[in-house]
Amino acid sequence: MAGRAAVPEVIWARPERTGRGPRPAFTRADIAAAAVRLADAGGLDAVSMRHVAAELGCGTMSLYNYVPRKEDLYELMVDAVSGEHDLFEPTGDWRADMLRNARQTKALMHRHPWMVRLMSGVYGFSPNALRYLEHCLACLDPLEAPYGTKIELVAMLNGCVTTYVSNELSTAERVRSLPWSEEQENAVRIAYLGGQVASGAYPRLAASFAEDSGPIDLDAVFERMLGRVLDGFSPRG
Amino acid sequence: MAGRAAVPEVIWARPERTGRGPRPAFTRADIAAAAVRLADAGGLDAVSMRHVAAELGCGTMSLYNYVPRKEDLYELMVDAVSGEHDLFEPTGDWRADMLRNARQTKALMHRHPWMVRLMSGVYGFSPNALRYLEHCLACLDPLEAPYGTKIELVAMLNGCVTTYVSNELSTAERVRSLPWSEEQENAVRIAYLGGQVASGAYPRLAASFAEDSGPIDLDAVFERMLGRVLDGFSPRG
DNA sequence: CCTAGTTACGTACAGCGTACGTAGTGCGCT
DNA sequence: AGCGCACTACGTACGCTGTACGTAACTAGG
Repeated sequence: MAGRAAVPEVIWARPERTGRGPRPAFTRADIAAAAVRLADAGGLDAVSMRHVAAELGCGTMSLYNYVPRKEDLYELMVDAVSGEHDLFEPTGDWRADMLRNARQTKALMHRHPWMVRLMSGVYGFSPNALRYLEHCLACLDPLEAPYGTKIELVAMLNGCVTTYVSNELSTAERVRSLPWSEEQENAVRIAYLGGQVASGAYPRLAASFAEDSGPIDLDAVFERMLGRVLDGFSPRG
Repeated sequence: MAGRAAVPEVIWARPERTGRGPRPAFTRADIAAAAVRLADAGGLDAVSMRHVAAELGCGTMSLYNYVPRKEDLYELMVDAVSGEHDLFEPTGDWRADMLRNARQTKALMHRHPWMVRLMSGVYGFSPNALRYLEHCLACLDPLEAPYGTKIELVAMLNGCVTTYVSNELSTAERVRSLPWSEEQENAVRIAYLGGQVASGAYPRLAASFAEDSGPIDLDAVFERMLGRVLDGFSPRG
């Protein structure tokens, strides 16, 4: 009766099983996996309590026994894919190791494009996130710096990767739910942008368009960015 | 009759006024201002088509004459606050100027905390965003580098500022709509985190907690971050 | 054994974005 | 001048959302 208290809690602090009552039909991992499956297939908007419940084959409201709020479902999802990180053995070369981590994160976000929308809004203290953070700190053992600085490094690198992928995917993820194609969308935007630039109101922007730099190599842009971030933390850099 | 085509378009490409028919009762600026007012007062979730219409004093569906999709309303909002940037005269010291721009952006996002949620998802080619970009490029005139690099700089700096503020505000903006206080929320999260760290599963994380570095000076963290980003673009840096 | 705490889930409500139909208005063209 | 069309305005309605609440079945601890 009175067990339905609306009390502040982190889902990770609430035990998955308390012992009383019937055996739960699912684990948190089941639920997270179902939600991730839906998001991968149909974007984040396809993840509704009803859809996840249907995917699991249970009533909608039964989900609330496992996940008190929708936001907690998001936390489960983020934790689940955070577990996809390969926590390799540090090599002793912290720069190379962190590059590897960053590339992995990028690949992970390409696999799960909805992640970028969840990263800004979820806390990042889920078990797998903590494991990943600990792994990064292990990679940074060779770097002589206080832990505070190392955590700043990890945060900045992750942030940059997220922002980068977010820009990369901003059309792709959005376009999924629109009734027209990405080509159309881009064509319209480029036409508009070209018109603006041609208006003469933005001379430097126009110059940058005119600058002949060949086709943009996104991978190179990404790698340059990583290098710059790491440079900022290298001794005598 | 047939004028309600669902055609891909950027709202900025659609003229605000076509000449035919009755005078529109509002300008885009009116609508953006109303939405911004609501978001400032009640968070982004308070911005619904119905609420904005009520704030303007018109019927809900009338809004759709001005704003074909909700997403376009978001674009109007982002453009409106982008116009709050002070496009000062460049001083010739590109580093100082970009620092000033970044600090301004941070202040702007503190004034409108909902912006961080919109920044990842909106395109950023609105008139005021273009003006701001052009201004940044003007500040970067003294830097000898191709425009491609300068744009990478602006993107990275903006991205880092956004990420930083996002982390800073992740609780604050969220907590607004929860039925308990931020103190409670934080207490619960810290208790949980402390427990995890104390479990011994994360030795380096535990060490970083134990590290005595005095109270965290967020402003200093922010400034360090800016410095590192700019260092990555400084000649012989 | 009993009972308190859980699981399961149907119903219901308030709110959302928005498709569509209709009525009224005034510019542009003939 | 006046016809017609593009536009504004907006009520109604639909399908969807998160989730509060009530009820019935179940099981482990006292």
